[in-house]
Amino acid sequence: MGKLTEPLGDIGDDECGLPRALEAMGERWSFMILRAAFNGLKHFEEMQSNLGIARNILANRLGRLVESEILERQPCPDDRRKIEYKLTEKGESLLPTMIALRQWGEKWGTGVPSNPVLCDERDRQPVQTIRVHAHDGRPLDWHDLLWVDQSDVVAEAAE
Amino acid sequence: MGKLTEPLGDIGDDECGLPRALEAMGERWSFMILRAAFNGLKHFEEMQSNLGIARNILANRLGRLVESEILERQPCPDDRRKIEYKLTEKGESLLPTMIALRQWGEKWGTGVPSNPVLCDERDRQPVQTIRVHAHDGRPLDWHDLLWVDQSDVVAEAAE
DNA sequence: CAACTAGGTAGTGATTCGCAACTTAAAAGC
DNA sequence: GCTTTTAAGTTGCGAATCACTACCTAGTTG
Repeated sequence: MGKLTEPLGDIGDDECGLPRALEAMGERWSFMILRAAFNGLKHFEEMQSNLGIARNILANRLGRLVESEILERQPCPDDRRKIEYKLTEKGESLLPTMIALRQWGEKWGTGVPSNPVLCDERDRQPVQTIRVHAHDGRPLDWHDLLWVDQSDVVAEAAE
Repeated sequence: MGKLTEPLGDIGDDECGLPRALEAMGERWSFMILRAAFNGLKHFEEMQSNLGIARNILANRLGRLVESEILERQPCPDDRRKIEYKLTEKGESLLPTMIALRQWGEKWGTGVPSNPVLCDERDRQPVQTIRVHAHDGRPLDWHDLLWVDQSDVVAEAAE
C-alpha cells in the first residue's frame, strides 16, 4: 500500500542521499581540494601553495576526505617524507557533480567564456553540459520529474 | 600562441567556475535549502520546520540565495505576512548538480537502496545516473578529459 | 653533520553556527 | 474592535570552526 507517487513535496529526509553527501563534501574547501586532486595535485605542499589554504585546515580536510574514502593516503616509497593523496573510485565518481557545479559557475558568473575548455581527449570537442536524462536519453527538466515508490518502478520495468 | 593543451595539471584558478559556484552554494545548508525549494517548499516556516535549521541561519542563507539570484523573494498577494521563495532560472539550473550529488550520496552511503526513486514523469522510469558525456554522447570518465584552449576548439569545430 | 624539505601540530584571535528569546506586522477568532 | 495566532524575521550569547603564524619531527641533501 505504498503511496504511488508524491508531488515532489516532502520526501523522507533520511532516504535522500544529499545529507550523506554533504557530510563528506559539505565543508569549506572540500570541493576545491577535490578539484586539486582531479587536476593531478597529489601532495600536501602542492595543494597548500596552489589553494592558499591554511595548513591546519588542509590537514583536517585531507584527513576527513581520507576517512570518507574519497582520497587514499599512501606514503611514497622513493621519498619517505612524501605522502601521496590519490582519488579512490568513490572520489572519482564525484567527477560529474564537480563538473556540473563548475559548469554552473561558469554559465552564471561574469560573462567571461572561461578559457581552458574541458574536452574529450578523443576528438577534442567540449564535453556536453551536464543534465538530467531520462532512461531513454531524453534530457529532463525539474518539472518532468516525479518521485516513485521503488516497488512500483520494478513492476513497471517488468512490463 | 596559446598552449594547446594542459595535462590536467594546474589550470588558471580564476578561469574555473568552481570558486564562483562555491561562493553562492558553498555554505552549510545552502544545498539543503535548495533541495527544499526543488521539493516545493516556498515559505520560511515550512523550510524551518522541515530542515530543522536555526531561524537566523535560515534567514541569512535565504538572503544570500536571493542575493545570488538563485531564489526570488516575493510577498504573497493574498496573505501579506507570507513571503514566497521560488527558484529562478539560475536556481533551477542547479538541478543537475544537486541530483548528481544526491546520487553520489545514495550510491556510496549505507547500502540502502533509497526508496522513493526519482523518475521521469512520462514513463515513470528512473532517471539515468548523471555522467559526463562527450559531444557525441559517449559517456566519459576522468581519464578521458583534457583541457583545450578555446581558440583551438573553435578551429576544430569549424572543420 | 648542517641545512633543507615534506607534512604536519599548537596557539591565538576573528568568524560563523546554533539555540532561545524577542519583535513586528498582518491575519483570524470572537 | 480587541485579543490571539501566525509568518518572518532579529538579537544576544556561548560553542564550534576558520585562518594566520610559528613551531615540530622525520627524512633527505650537500
